[in-house]
Amino acid sequence: MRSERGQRDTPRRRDLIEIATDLISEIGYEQATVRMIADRMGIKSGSLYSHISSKEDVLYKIILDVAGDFLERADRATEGVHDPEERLRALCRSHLEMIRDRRPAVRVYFDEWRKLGDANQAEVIRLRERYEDGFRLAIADGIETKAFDADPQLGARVLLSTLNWAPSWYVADGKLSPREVADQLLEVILRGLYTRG
Amino acid sequence: MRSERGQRDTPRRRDLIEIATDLISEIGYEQATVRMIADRMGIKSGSLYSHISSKEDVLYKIILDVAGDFLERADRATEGVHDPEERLRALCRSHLEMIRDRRPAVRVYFDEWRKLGDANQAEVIRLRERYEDGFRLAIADGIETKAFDADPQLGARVLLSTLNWAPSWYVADGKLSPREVADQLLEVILRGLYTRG
DNA sequence: TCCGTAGACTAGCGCTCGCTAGCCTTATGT
DNA sequence: ACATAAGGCTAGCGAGCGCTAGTCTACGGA
Repeated sequence: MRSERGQRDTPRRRDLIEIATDLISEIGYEQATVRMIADRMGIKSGSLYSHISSKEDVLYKIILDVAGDFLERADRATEGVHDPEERLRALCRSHLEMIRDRRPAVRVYFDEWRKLGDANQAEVIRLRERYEDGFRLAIADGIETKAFDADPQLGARVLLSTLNWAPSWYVADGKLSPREVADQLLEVILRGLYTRG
Repeated sequence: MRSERGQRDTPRRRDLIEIATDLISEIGYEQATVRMIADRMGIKSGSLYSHISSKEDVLYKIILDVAGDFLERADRATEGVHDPEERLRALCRSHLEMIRDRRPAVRVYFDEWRKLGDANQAEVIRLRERYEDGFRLAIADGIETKAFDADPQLGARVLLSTLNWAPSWYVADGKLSPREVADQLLEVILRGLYTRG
């Protein structure tokens, strides 16, 4: 009898996910074959299926985990913070910290979510929308309570684009911390949103 | 004898490239098989190779053409324009027009360039750097001749990120022209760069 | 001591992939 | 009238893919 699927969360399964994350971030989901993942684990490809149910299942787990982590960190960073500008600052920092801490996984999240089946894709989109709404709400709040002048949609667009594109330009080389980069970024963008500084 | 490769620029070959562009933009390079491309042309997969030399060759042609078109349009849009702010405005408009006019090809350019071999990839990167330098130079110019205050790298980063991410948010539905969107965008970003408006 | 389970193994199925060889048809220019 | 060449066709090669069936071994708890 086959073991009843590898869906439980074992140490070995975590190894597998981590190895797969690195490999996929390096060469892409299609190019990363189950045989390569098995090689890096030091086992044969057939043995993988004691731990996973399919290749897409691995991708889904990786991406779902990243999406959830983005959300959790954002929630934690903004709890108790009510000023819209401070909320935005916390959200930006949190976002850049996520890139710093989990770069390969974040790459997979941004680059490969389209490869998921329709149902899984829809769930990922749902989570991303929830995440981005945090930014949009903070900006909309700023419009009401502060002197933000510009189209809120436009402001959110600029900020979220810059953050979504950040994996391409943000190098966590220790020279600039997520905090510093977030502050510089928001200085420019917030100044653009205020009518009068 | 096989015909000596399909490298010349024939109408049929242009059909093929256009069909491949649409298909790849819809489902991705790996998923788009040569058999599907042939189906859409109404021929058999083997017959494709009268027109192309390999599948990667098709991808390279698509991407190289887009990169070249971005550059040509930018050159045309900025020739004779010397004011840094006006140059930036022209560059942004040109960029958004490109997305409006050639959306599927632009998608392929942004999403699939990593799938190219190393040499082809390097050439694409070279062209992209040249293109982005146009923006960076205009911003650096603005620092010298105008009242731009912020870090020029940071400003370029925000602007280029927003433009590079634009295929995800800019819908050319006729409500807002590239000109209008570019102007709104630059209003926010330039205000952020100026010390005093 | 014995059993159940986790986790590896071997072997290979069935399929699709990019691509090629060689042939046939049709249109064109001399 | 005939040669040439463009551009289809059929058939299939060889390789790699994800995944499965069935087996074996080591170990921890009853």
